[in-house]
Amino acid sequence: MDKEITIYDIARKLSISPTTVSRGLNNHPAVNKNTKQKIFDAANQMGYRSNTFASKLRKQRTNTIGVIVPRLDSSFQSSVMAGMEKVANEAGYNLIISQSLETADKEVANARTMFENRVDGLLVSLAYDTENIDHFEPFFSKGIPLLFYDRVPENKKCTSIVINNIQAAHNATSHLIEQGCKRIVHISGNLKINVYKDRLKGYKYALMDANIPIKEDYIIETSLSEQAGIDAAKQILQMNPRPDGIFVANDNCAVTCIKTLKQEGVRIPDDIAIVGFNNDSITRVIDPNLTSIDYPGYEMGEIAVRSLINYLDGVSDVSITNTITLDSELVVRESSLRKVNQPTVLSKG
Amino acid sequence: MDKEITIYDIARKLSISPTTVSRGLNNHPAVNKNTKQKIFDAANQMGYRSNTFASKLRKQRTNTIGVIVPRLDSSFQSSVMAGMEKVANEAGYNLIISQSLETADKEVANARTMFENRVDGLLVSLAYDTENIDHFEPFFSKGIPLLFYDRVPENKKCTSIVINNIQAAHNATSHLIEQGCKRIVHISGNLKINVYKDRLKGYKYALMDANIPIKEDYIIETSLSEQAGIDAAKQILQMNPRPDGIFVANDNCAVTCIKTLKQEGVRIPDDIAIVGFNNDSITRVIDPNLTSIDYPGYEMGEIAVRSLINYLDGVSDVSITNTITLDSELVVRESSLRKVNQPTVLSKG
DNA sequence: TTGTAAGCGTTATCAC
DNA sequence: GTGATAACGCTTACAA
Repeated sequence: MDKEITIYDIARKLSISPTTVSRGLNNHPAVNKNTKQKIFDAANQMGYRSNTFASKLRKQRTNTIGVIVPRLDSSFQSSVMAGMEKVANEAGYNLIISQSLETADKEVANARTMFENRVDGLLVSLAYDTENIDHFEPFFSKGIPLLFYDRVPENKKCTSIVINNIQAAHNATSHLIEQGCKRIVHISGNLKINVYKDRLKGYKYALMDANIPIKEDYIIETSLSEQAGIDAAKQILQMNPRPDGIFVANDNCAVTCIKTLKQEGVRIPDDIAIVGFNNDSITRVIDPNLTSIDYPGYEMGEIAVRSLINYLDGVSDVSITNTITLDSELVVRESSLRKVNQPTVLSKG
Repeated sequence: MDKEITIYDIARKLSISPTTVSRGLNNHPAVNKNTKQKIFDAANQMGYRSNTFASKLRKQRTNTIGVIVPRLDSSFQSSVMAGMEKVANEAGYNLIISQSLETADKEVANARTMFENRVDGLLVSLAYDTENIDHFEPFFSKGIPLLFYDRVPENKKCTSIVINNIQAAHNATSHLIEQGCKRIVHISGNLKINVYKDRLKGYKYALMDANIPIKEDYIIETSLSEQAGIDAAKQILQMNPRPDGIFVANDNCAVTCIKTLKQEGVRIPDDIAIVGFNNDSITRVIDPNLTSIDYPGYEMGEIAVRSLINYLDGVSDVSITNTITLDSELVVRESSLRKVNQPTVLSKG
């Protein structure tokens, strides 16, 4: 392992000062063009690489953004990460990524690591069982910008980026109502998490707006796993009278639900119409194709990093204090589109 | 923004030397228990956090592992990342992740950043259009361990972790042959990439072993995109005589291929049997469920990081010089399983 | 346009 | 057990 080349070595070789070398390498305007060229040439030839730690130590800025994510192996989260990485990289930032694996314990440890690593800013999507955000206190008190996305805390003081889950769920449910559904079940996720809580709200509001009474039996709280979709489907098949519409809080779960219903001879959408959430690629694989809410993950990642960097650069000091809400969109496919629209229902509206 | 607390502040407060504070915080055995306790208490109370940059600058070890990945938003790659993060985190390493977006240019830039950030080791899965690995030269010459996974260079000198693509493709193709297929098409990816090149080899070897002549027309090189599956299906429908088996180098593409064939009235697996590759979750969504090769992404990530850390810790200096090959497995589902096995074929064997 | 010198916060070395 | 001192390699006043 040969010795690392430093700016001192370059300086010695060119008989100039380390200061000038440093300035040259950083493209400081006040350095003579020739000198600069010589410096770059020498650096390349000698195999120099900047020591970012010395630089970060001196500059007190790390150009690093931390990300704490529930799971990396999720189709939604990996789109978000892709968007984040792209913007960060373009702006010269590194991303340190860690996953909480949906547990608060690991999230606490991750937050600590991020803090020790002096990230310039932190992006967080909360774990399944995170009940409070005390572990981010050091960031608040040190003034390190902290931005939550998707799974955000209830606390309104936090900057966050979300989609309007209430509105999206309202649209999804209203769509089912327009298709003539009267008995609509909602398969929800953990209701302690903001996104699922809000989707439930949107579902309820839509029913209220259509003067359809809310039945607590029609609200099934699940883990949204593949198995949960199967279980929920079985539960629905037992109901009497049988529901004629289902709004599921995620696509994966909706898919196994559909498969189970089909196996039992239920015709979709004619007997039961179904809407999912996320617009994952599986919506176009399942037969019938699944109506879903398009949820802009990649864009959310881009915006999260861009907001953070703008704040760090002092470009914007406003946006960081607010909640950014992204648009989402109902994408109608066969799973909810009945061939024959009920004119009676439509004329009622 | 209050001033950062350093070990000097703690030392001053406790009237001891910074050296002792440093030792205490690092749990050095030669420090008095009482002193240690006092140091920890003071550190907590004063809100001290270690400056990792100063430490890294001094120690010349970063506890950081770099990862360069073609795309973060891929189901396979995100499982790999998840496995990597888990092991790295447990061992006290940070992960710096960047994506090449399948271009060699970005990969070169990423490699440079990783080098400047003095990662202790680097994990790489090559971009689509990477033709050589000169940009990793600095790692070789500095003795920084470099480990390729999945998309590895042809150069045999590189340490790499792969699955046995030849064997896996051989199994897939042989399975189709056992199911009675005589005219088997292979939908391949970019043949410059090792994984696709090897899968093609496995396909050819299996045909050879069964004394089935290889037809170049039956080898379709594509981008493996969803559209590619549609296009390939159309091309196959034009062939005369019509093929009766398809081995596709990835599941996404296989799925759109199946959908297109079904639309044209082809019965699967009776008219055409199909096998994919990756065992993505969509294999269980498409109807009929897709036979595929189970490709252990999560495990690959775990092993990659574990090997690297073992090497860094001096535990193993052997494994890093070799190629690690993981097992993969053919998972048979309806898309290739013909209800009635052809006894004639079986008795021939 | 270039140089001098101080300091960022740790830790390794040597001494006691 | 503890302490003094000198690096680690870079940037930035300040000076020239």
